[in-house]
Amino acid sequence: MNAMTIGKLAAAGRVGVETVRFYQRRGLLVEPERNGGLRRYDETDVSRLRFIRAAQAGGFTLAEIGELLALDATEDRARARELANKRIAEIDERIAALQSARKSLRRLADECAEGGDGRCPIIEAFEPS
Amino acid sequence: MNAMTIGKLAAAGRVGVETVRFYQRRGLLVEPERNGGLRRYDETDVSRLRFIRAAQAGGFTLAEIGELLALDATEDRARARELANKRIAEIDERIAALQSARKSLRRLADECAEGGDGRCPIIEAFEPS
DNA sequence: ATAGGTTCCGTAGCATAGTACGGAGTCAAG
DNA sequence: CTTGACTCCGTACTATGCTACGGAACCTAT
Repeated sequence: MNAMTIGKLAAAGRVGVETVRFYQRRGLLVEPERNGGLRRYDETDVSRLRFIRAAQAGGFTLAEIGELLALDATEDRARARELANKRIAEIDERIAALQSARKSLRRLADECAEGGDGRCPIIEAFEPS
Repeated sequence: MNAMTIGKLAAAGRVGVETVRFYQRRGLLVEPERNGGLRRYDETDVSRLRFIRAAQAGGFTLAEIGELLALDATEDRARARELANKRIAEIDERIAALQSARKSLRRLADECAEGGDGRCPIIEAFEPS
């Protein structure tokens, strides 16, 4: 069942083969034993790869993800909590910033409504209202 | 009133002088007339600079911001609306992704609660629940 | 009028996160 | 047992958004 080659692993994680190799170089994915030249991957590799992508979506950098993966093998619960809470705070900030920008864009789209004439006040739409 | 030098402009926009120069090279900020060697900036430059930072916070790339600034001078309302609506959709996606990651992190912090023993299931915390 | 802080300018370098290349080796199906 | 797809590896290149450098010119306060 150690059946996947790098191409299948990449497909399972919806990334390119080169990306997998890049993650290996970065130490985020372990290079497994090889079966006569080619490496074979299994489900745990898929999990790690998916984790990397999910964590990225949460705004973690690859360096932070590396720390999380290292942490996953240890018992340093305090550090894990710390990273999690810090990132939650950052995510909340980021969401707030996005919502503010969304409001500006909504304003822009409205003031620039269909049928109107003349220019849309793009710059003004982003000014602190 | 055309009183600011580049350093004041940068300070007013909370960016570095080099960043202002970079934006000028990118065509995002116009290089104003100069008063014997040094350029002088005014409030409209501050507005533009602040706009750039606000738009960046909303996820626009500098290239897109360049288009917005160009658009601000034209009357192409349709294009402006299109850009705004497209980015609103992208912002909504991004917010959803961040909220999903936030949930995973919340789960991680909880399962990794104070006082517990052993490792925290970091990778598992990000698996689609 | 001179010292110091700014500004000017081109060019170079950095961090992040990949993406591409090219030749050699390997594997799987027909 | 050959052919075509896939893998391996190192190295180089890309895009984005800055950030730094260094010498010359400039401006302002004393």
